[in-house]
Amino acid sequence: MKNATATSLPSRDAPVSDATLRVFVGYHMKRAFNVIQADLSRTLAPFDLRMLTYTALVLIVDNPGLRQSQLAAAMDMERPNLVVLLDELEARALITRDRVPTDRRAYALRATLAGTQLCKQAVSAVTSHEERLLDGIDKDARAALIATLRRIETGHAKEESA
Amino acid sequence: MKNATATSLPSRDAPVSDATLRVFVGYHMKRAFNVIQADLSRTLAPFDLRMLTYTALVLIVDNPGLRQSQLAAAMDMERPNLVVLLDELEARALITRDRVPTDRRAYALRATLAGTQLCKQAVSAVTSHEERLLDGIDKDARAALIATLRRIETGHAKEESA
DNA sequence: AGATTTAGTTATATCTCATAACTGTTATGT
DNA sequence: ACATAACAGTTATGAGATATAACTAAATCT
Repeated sequence: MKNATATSLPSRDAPVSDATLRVFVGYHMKRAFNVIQADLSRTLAPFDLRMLTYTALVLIVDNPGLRQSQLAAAMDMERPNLVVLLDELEARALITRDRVPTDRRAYALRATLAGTQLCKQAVSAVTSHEERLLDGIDKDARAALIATLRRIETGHAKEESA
Repeated sequence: MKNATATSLPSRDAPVSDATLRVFVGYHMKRAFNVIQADLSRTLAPFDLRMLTYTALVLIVDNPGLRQSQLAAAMDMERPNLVVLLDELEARALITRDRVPTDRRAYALRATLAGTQLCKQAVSAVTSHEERLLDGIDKDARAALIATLRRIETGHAKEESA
């Protein structure tokens, strides 16, 4: 920990020191993610999608017929919170909730044609936006970044990578 | 984009494919950050701190006398949202809001002794928890991770690093 | 058949984060 | 100097994300 001045009165534009927090990987991740998330929001806005509706849509397109519980688990969120999300996508006719004949409690989620098309456009927009955002970070650095993030995600950091 | 089965009916436990999203660095960051953030919350709970109150407290300890606007800018949040945060810290007597004599509009934020002590304990707890979470990720990988995150944060991926 | 579990839903509460509008104070500009 | 603008902090408000409890209906288990 350090302080900015001996008098304890940083002038109005003295840079605020975050040296203590810079020690943490989590702090860097939060800050970097903020940038990515802001960019993502801007990118998705024209499609009237947010990060979560986008994620749900992509997963439904890629996994036709999956059920809400599966999607909630995949998105790491509680089932109740998914309901409103899907209500929104369904109301916009981007997905359908079809009853599963073999289990009448469940719904099989499927993207409509419009949903599939919007998804394709959104994915393409997000791809090019991220490409632009990461321009200058070479393939090796990206691969290393993803590999490390994945080890953190999987709880994992403990074992050596594959 | 891929689908799980030809019949479009993934069985209840078929793994949900997120292959399309795995292409994105942002997706990996969100997932990894969720893990870190969950760990952080658990770590801070005994101190009755959340990520934001913790961050604010550390910054105040490290930058005694800074003003709310500066802190809001440093934390990348809007001034109104900071008010409640500081109300909480002040109510718990962890910080004080002292009027700045030279500018009676502003408050100089300072940590109390209790605040400084709590901060020290919390930082130490977070340090060891993150250390445990990242156990197995060697120094080089960590340095590379932080360097890349920083380049993303600074908008800066375009230039070569120092 | 009766009890338990599961899928989805409703209701509710908290936290995060953004904007607009207000008070009081300082800085500007003519 | 005085009117106007800019600024610090606050209040009020709303959207979005996330968690829990409790409910309905359907499947499963004994």
